[in-house]
Amino acid sequence: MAFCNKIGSLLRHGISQNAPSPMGSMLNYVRCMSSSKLFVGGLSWGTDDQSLRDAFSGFGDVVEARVIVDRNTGKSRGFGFVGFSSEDSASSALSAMDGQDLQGRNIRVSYATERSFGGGGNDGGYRNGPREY
DNA sequence: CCTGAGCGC
Repeated sequence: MAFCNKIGSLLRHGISQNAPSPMGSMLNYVRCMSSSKLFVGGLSWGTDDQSLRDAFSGFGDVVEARVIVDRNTGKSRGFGFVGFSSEDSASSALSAMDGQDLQGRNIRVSYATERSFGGGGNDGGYRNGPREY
C-alpha cells in the first residue's frame, strides 16, 4: 500500500515534534486505513445515502455510504462519505466520479479523513489537500 | 423558503 506514505506525509504536515494533547497526537500518528474511504463533496441538496451508494456501487463493493446532514437542522450538508471493501474500487471510483456529474451537480471525490477514535477528544483542524486543480 | 464551503459522535 503505497498510499500510506503519501497520506501519512500529508497528515504529518500538520504536526510538530510535540503535541498538546496525547490523544490528539495519536490521532495524527496512526491514520493508515483511510485508503478505501472516499470523501464526496459538492453533492446536490437532494442527494441521500441511497443515491450516493447507487452512484458508487457500480465501481466496487460499497461497504458504507452516508450523506452528512446537519445535526441541528437535519438538512443535507451537501457532502458524504463512501467506503469500499478494497482500495482498488475506491481509487477506481475516485478517478471515475471525481469532477463528474451527480444528480445535476458537479461532485468532488477525495480520500476521506477517517474519524476513528470516537470518544469526545475532538481536535479538528486537519485537511487533506488532495489535489490542486 | 433562499444556500455551496467542506470531512462523519
